[in-house]
Amino acid sequence: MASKYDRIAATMRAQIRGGVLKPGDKLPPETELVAKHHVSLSTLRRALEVLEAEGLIEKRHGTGNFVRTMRQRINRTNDRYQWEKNQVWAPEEERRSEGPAERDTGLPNDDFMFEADYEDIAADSGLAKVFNLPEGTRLLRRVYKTRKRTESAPLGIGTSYIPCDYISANPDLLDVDNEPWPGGTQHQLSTVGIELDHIIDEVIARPATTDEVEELDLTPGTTVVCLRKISVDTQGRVVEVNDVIWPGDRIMLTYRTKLEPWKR
Amino acid sequence: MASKYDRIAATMRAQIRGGVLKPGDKLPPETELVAKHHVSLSTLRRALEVLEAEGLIEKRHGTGNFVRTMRQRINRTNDRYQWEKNQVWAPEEERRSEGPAERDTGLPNDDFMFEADYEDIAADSGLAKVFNLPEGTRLLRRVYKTRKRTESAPLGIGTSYIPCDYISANPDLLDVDNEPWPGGTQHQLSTVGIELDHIIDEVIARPATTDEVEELDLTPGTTVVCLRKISVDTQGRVVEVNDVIWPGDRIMLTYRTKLEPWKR
DNA sequence: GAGTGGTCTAGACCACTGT
DNA sequence: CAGTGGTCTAGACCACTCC
Repeated sequence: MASKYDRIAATMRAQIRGGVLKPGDKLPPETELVAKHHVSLSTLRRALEVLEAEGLIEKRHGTGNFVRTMRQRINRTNDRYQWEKNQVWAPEEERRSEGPAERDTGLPNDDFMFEADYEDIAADSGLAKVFNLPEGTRLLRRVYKTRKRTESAPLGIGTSYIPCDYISANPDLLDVDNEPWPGGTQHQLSTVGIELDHIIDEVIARPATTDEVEELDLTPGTTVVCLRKISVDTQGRVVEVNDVIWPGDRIMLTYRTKLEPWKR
Repeated sequence: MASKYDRIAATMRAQIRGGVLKPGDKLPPETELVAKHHVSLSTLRRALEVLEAEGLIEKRHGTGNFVRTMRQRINRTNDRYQWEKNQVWAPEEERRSEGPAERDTGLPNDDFMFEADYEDIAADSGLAKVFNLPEGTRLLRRVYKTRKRTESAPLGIGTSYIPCDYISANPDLLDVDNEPWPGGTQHQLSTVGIELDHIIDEVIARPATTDEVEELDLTPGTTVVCLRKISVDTQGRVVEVNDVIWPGDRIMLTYRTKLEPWKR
């Protein structure tokens, strides 16, 4: 803990936190820092790796090392769930006015695009358990990618599962060409008579897999936030499971829990 | 991306995911892996760093490298908020039966200890804004550390802020010696006539700071989950702000959002 | 003390980014 | 092409763990 690279990292960390180095600033070339700190290149680079892992600097191959500017976090609120439910009986034009990107992520629609992909799959043991249905049950899987118009990599990847039996009464729901469906998933479910009673969100953070590093254009070793949204209808059935993944530094989740008044 | 260390990491990653190497297994010594893959020690160690960042292996100085066994995540549910509110008017003995560690984290009390520390501080600009009170307002700050009895490092660190003015009517609340207070924060607030209307949780994930690495005994570069719990009373005042920090791999947050029935 | 991982060096050569 | 970061090597020596 009193290693050379630790001391160098501490020095530079203090400079960044103290404002000597400001967000966006370019650090001196590594060769220069080597001379300044009287260490070998590898040792210096080790120090920079520490700072990178802490999210304080960003390395750009061929360009330089930079003090990181904090990226704006998208705020996703559970208020949307009730709002979306209310929208179900709103006129179609009103439903259309909401962008599609937010359908399952609950993100604001400004500047967002999304892509969808439908597939028919068999429930594995994990999904079967969540739905409380037999393994092998046919599920409609929809993969969404939300993307800011100004960015190349998607902001988030969502995967929605719905048991085919629950929605087969309306063949339109099985057809990807009907995307984007105005009004979101709750409206889609309403066309087959399904009303949601409550939604359960399970949130975890974990290191990104190599696939996710690829798809979301992350630095290896960074973490993602995973949300599993479980929709339960008024009959107590789990009617949809939606797994969403975001880069950990791009998202904030907000949950409002209303409390019942005291009964004394 | 086709570097030697990437290929080695990919090979070993496949072995772990494929079950050739099982959780808890000791990897061959680094010198042995060097011979097997015909690379230098530094290159091999680079590959291991990648796997460590992905959470797949764990390095133990002087002992060896091991396939990581997934630690059980603690599940924290927002159901607790209503439950805690109901407890306020329960008899004291019933309130006492709940352990103190869960008071603000919402964690189960089995095998948990906690430590508290009280201090009187002035609100900085950030806190002043959340409370909607002037900068410099006196706040009671309470720092909690929850710790599993079987572990040395704390599981989580909580910091609670309450404006002193709101609770000065009951001097007991300002006294650390009254900890643990049976029934949790909502009961404490009830002694000065404060009833909560709703609670807002803001959840983010970010790399641990050096302080947090120290306090929570983390590997540098890992991430923490930060929860800001904002309690709003029936008068619309923010009466408590509680920041809690957990190691990212130890926690799952669960939120139940109840939906109102359709009114057609 | 044997075994194992952690730090550090000096230097070669490759790869990316911009002018 | 100049500037800058990324990969890789061979080898010395230190630090931790456990018997």
